[in-house]
Amino acid sequence: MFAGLTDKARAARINRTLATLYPDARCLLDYSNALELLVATILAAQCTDKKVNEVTASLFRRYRSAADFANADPAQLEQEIKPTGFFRQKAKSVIAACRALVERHGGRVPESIEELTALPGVGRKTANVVLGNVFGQPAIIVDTHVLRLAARLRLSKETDADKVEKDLQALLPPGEWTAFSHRIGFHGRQVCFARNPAHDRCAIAQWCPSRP
DNA sequence: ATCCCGAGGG
DNA sequence: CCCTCTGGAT
Repeated sequence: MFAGLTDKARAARINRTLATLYPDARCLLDYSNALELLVATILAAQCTDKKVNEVTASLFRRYRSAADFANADPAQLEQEIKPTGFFRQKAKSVIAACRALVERHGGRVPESIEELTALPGVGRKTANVVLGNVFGQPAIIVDTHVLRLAARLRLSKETDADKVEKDLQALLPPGEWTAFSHRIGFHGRQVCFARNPAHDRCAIAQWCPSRP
């Protein structure tokens, strides 16, 4: 309870306000199909979406199918994705995940959270990005921004991303999950910075226990 | 020094 | 729970 509201009512007001503030909130990774978004999201770990897009612009011209990535030369793929950081791990994950796509799913990207997270290098965050953005399934995407803002807004007391995901699911209707995630992401990047949050120009400060 | 649309291993 | 993997931006 904060500001005389239940957490659910407060979450609803926060969501509504952010929806007005960021009517165009969406995934900012460039992609044209599920496979491209899956790969882009693997590359997005601890990296800005802008940097990922710079890399994938040429990458997706060279690799067009799961089989293409599955058969990639690891050393070459490492060089191609180097600017995104963690390039050895990510190259390994992309190749292993795509190999699993070819072997288990006929080269297609599966549409369930269980099958997605069973892919090497694919956790709940990556799986939810794909489910929410290309398969139209309700998905709370707990990235660094959602994790940080959920804590500051006290929409969850948990620090574990999976538990925060559950808490947020309980506070919002499924139809809002994906859009809410993007709105929080936008607000995290533009106002509620990791280091010095701009409380003075924050549209949801009245519902935020962390404001000065 | 800290952060960026994380995941896996110990 | 912790740690590592990576490098560029701020």
